[in-house]
Amino acid sequence: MTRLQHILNHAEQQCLDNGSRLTEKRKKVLSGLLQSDRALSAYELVDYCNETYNESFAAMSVYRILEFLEQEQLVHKLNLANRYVACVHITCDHQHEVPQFLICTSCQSVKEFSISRSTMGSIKRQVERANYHLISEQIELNCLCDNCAAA
Amino acid sequence: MTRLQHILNHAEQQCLDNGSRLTEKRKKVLSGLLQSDRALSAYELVDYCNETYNESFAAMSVYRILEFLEQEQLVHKLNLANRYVACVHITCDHQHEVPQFLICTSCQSVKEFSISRSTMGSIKRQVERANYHLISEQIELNCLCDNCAAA
DNA sequence: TGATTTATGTTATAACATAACTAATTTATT
DNA sequence: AATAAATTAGTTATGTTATAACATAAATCA
Repeated sequence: MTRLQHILNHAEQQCLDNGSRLTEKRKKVLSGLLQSDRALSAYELVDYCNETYNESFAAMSVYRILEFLEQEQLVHKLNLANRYVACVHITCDHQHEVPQFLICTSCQSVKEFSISRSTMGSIKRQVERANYHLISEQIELNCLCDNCAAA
Repeated sequence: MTRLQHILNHAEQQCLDNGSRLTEKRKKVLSGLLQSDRALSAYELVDYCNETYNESFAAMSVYRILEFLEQEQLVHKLNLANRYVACVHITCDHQHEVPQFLICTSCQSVKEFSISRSTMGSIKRQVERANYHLISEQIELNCLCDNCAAA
């Protein structure tokens, strides 16, 4: 069984456990993200699906599917880039932490990483001190990757 | 002299010092942001200018003007919200630090604040450890303000 | 003054996103 | 199995954000 098949099966089971369904269309969109090394826009996924599966995906459907996949924590949306990525912890069974993202503004590569608990705690405290309350620990940072920085 | 006039004069002088010009149009866009208690989109600024000054601002012009104001560090762009705000340090003469923003996702209010140097340093180190390099320390955090959290 | 740079106008279009309604499919119930 | 209910997907229209490309006007400088 391919790595991709393994992940899809895992994701499907997880959806079933949550009382939801990973339909064929949803699998195809998720596959697109899983096979990409960079974040994709909804419209890039439309094109990917249409070309790869020789089907006609409506943009609207892809938006809905991405919304579903996000709810299931199978993908993440990067607001900074208006793009989506598959969650790197997609096959972990434990509840994973809120991810942070490093986005290379030159080559668009995206790395999912984690700010340490203690740093995240400091941020939270400083936010509270300003009388605001974090509603998401997802943080997206504008970066250059090693390669692009070298060039 | 009103507070607004004072800020505009200061900003104008600062532009002159930098060899650039704060034209009438640019002043009007900046005024819009200065007089707003929340972040505005480019198109909201178009409407604001057209209504307030009974002129016809093209969206394209406003985008260009916002780009200019950003270069002069008179305003900041919030990528997370696709909105713009006037810099709260606009009349400070010292070089101010890169700002971070708390964005209330309920009432859209925006607070410019600063993550402590040490916390920012931690973040930077963790990013470097992932072989990425921060190109901007501007961080935007999804929050609820005290008021909205209470409601 | 004439040349050059800078700023603005104008039009077109790309890119991202949501609303509202319809049709098809799947699931549950009898 | 037949039907009702719920879910998923299709479709069209439209809203929102942003940029490209080229023309014109205004300010600055030589």
